[in-house]
Amino acid sequence: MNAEALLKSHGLRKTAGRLAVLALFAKREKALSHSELQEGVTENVDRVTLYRILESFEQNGILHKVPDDQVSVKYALCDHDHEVGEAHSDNHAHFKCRVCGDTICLDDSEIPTMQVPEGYSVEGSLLLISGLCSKCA
Amino acid sequence: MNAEALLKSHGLRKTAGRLAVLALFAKREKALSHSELQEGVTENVDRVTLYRILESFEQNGILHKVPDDQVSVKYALCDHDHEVGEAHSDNHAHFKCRVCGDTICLDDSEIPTMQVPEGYSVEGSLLLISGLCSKCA
DNA sequence: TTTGATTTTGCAACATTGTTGCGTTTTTGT
DNA sequence: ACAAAAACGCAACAATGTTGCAAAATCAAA
Repeated sequence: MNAEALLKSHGLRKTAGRLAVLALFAKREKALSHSELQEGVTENVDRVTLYRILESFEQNGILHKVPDDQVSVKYALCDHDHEVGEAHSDNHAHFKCRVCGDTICLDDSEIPTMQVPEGYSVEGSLLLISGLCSKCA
Repeated sequence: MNAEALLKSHGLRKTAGRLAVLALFAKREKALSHSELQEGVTENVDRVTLYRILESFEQNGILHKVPDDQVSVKYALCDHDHEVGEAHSDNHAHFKCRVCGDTICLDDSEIPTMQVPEGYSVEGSLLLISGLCSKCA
């Protein structure tokens, strides 16, 4: 589906900014950050407008958010059953409650190995489950 | 291990700020954000100092980062094999290369179901694999 | 216990990212 | 071409994160 038809099918008006964003995604086959889009887009799109374009695309299922590891993080105490100096693994999942926002470690849960494309190698992984905790259920 | 011994065992000096941070983690059994720590800590700790305390704790394996879903995100085109209006699922993992920073969708990979504590319910999940892509290997 | 090297802190200044309100412009269907 | 609705651009602001540097606190050794 071309860009114009895509917009029309979602009842979104055809504007220079939106077309430029879609064109950039068509050219680069990967996830792009807001700043990458801001720089890469040919049109001069206002920063706020770009946020709103992305928002509208996301609401219409044209784009989806991809988590980044440079995240606005929380911190948790490491499990200190091991000796000092021993290799420390944080290869476990975390759970965040949608309502209260509390985040806990699922210490017993090894993150399962995932299949990656040929030539790729895995160094770490990050798994966040979201839902309701027992307090907020 | 108590807070003082913990600091000593990592060659970190005992300061009011560090003890206050450890005390807060001991009290609240969950992951805490920078702002939650800033507010919760009894001592008056400078904002920048708190960043540095967390940094030193992380480097020494005392704390680990926990991803948050309110992340500084990237965007990727949704897979549009489905019809418009059809339910759209983004329940797949993503891969981010440590070197070039490129992030791609692992479209074929369903995120496996994880065990959560009694009384908890799962609504969504987010899995980011990091490593080297074929270009940077 | 005083001293001196080193670590840690606090402050100021700045960069980036994301949000809101509002008046203006553009798009679209009629 | 017109009017309603949608989208835009700008200004202002808030939150988050970073850097440099001088002052203060810590720790170990004399």
